[in-house]
Amino acid sequence: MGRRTPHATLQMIADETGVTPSTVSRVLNSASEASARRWASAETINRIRAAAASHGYTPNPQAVGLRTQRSRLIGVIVPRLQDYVLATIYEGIDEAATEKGFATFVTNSLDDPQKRARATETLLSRRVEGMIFGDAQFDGEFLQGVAERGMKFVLVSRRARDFPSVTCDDHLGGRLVGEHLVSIGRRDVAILAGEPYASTGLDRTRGAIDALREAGVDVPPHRVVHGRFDAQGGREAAERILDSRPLPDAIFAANDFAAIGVMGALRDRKLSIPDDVALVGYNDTALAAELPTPLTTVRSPMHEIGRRGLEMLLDLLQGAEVEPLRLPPTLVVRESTVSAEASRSTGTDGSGPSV
Amino acid sequence: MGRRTPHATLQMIADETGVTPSTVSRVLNSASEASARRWASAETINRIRAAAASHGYTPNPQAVGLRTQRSRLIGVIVPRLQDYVLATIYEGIDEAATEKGFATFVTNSLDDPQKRARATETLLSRRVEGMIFGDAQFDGEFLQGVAERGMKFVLVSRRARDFPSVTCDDHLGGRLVGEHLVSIGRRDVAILAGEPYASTGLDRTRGAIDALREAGVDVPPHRVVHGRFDAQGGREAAERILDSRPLPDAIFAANDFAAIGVMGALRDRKLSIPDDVALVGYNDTALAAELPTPLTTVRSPMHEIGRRGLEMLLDLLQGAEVEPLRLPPTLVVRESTVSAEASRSTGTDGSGPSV
DNA sequence: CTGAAAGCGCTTACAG
DNA sequence: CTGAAAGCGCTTACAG
Repeated sequence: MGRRTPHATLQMIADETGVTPSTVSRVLNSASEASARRWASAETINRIRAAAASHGYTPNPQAVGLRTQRSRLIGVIVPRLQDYVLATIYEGIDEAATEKGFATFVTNSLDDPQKRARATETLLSRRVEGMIFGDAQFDGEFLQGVAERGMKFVLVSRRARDFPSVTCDDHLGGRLVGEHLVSIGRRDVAILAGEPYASTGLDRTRGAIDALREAGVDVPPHRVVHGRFDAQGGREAAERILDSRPLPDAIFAANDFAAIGVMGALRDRKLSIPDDVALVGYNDTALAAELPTPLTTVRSPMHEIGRRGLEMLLDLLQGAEVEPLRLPPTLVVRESTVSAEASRSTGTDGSGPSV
Repeated sequence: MGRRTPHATLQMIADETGVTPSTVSRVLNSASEASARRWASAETINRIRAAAASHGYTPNPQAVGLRTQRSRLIGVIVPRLQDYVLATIYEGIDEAATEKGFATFVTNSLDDPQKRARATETLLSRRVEGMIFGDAQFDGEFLQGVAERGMKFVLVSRRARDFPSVTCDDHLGGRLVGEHLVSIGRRDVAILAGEPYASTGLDRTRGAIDALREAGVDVPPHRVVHGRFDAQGGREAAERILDSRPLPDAIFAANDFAAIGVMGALRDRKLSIPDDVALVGYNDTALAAELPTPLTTVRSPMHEIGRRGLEMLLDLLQGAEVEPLRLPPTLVVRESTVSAEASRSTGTDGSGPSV
């Protein structure tokens, strides 16, 4: 069996300093010098700290957890970590968790109900204090069950019912896209709306439709197609759109990777971007600006969503009441909707953010 | 404070069944019916199991860990989870870990020595039994220190010194690219080699150079440029290459995302792929096949690298001797090196794998 | 102010 | 075969 790295214990520090473990614990757990002085003389405090430091003492989290009934562990479930958006959100979660002294476990659910349920059980059995779901289904049925079991959780990326959540204001993001497309004269917009159970795509779609309608542009139901938020899903959905006539003059793919798939489908059909079809994505992924045709997209604060999600969960664990949080997106105009020449003449640089 | 989800304890099951916790523990920890019979009568066993099931009993891992001195926790450090390649490798690690009853913690190091050191300490303080590094620097100095402290670890993706590792056979992958470029008549190849401290890019570059040299094609030093393995890094590196004359007739970007950046740089200069410049990536990322110009690339078994890495670590923890493992890559030819017309005439479908 | 003691939830040598 | 007891490493009410 793997020999353990020798970790110092409170007892060792106590023996070395000639005090009891109680005192060592109290001193080491004191936030300030002042509060430490309630437990020991200045000199003892120094000796204890020196001994702890020399051993690289660090309290055993299993022992602390067992004693205090707090694991300082958070469980995170995402559809898939391979997805840049969710990976970024998770980075935010983990960063904030580490700062607050928590550790996280992440797993994929692949949006599969069975896997989601199993993953949740595994996390509960690990005694997480709370959970963060990035894979909420819009109906919220599964989550209802989790709530009824008394487990606290926060949703990120996708919202559902009135459960605590931190999302991008996707409806607003959709509006920004609709307004932009109208402003560049597009009148026939097709939308790749993502999976029908994810609020992200649904809200973005609704926002775009609302903005377009207000400008007198109607989006008939057959212009809205569902599919996965990845390149392959985007290509397939685009092909369905492009197989029918007339062709739209703009496509809003509610996800950057789906938009890349659309690019492929357009190229196959020798359609040019943006002259034949303007293309807009969502999320302002690192790739968007670097694509052969730089992609107009909506920047969503992914990292921030993760951070805030973790913070909201900690508030919840402390018994606070929390409100769903919608963080504002910004439109980033690039050459997939406004050609380089046109953008030069209008003063847009084609890469910076602009509302 | 967040009220805990009530978890059943051994004591509760014992009370309910009229036996001692010792017996419950022994029965529940028996692998088979037969071995359970050593501790209790068939009827008692059934009663114990029924009680445990009805409470959804699951042993408290902190208590088990404290008692057995085994946390069943593994620490994983990657350069960045946002990177599709590392995210996929991590998915493999976590999948295998879950199967074996282990849980994992992941963190980013961003290839920053300070962050890496800090993350390692945090993981050690969480009492992980072993670690997996996906961010090894080629010199292996940091890792040497970790090894000297008695912590067992395995490297994935990148190798360093003779430390246990699971990687793609990157030298072979590079060779496949070199041979392919020669076979389609390219004689002036530029290479985006990635960061100079990562074995991945170094080995791929060396492999390509070796294959090209054997075919009589020399790659002078100025044709090898270093940079980050992402779209922006690829674009910047490509610009350095394309600013000098003569232009190369092929570019091997040792990473798919870097290759996407190269595509952008080529388009800016109105250079066509593959006619002016053939382009090859590495990893066969989900995007590669769906790009406007489908990308010729080398498929590496990312998920498998993760799985095998975890398995190797468990072997190590059991005291086994292990050998570094190199998993074989395959070349996938697409239109970025062989145009659709050409591939039609040669029978290549432009998307399936082929050596 | 500080020490001795209890106890978190387990597993497992030790008795009987 | 099975129970009682010890003990993993902590924290913290309880005494003094």
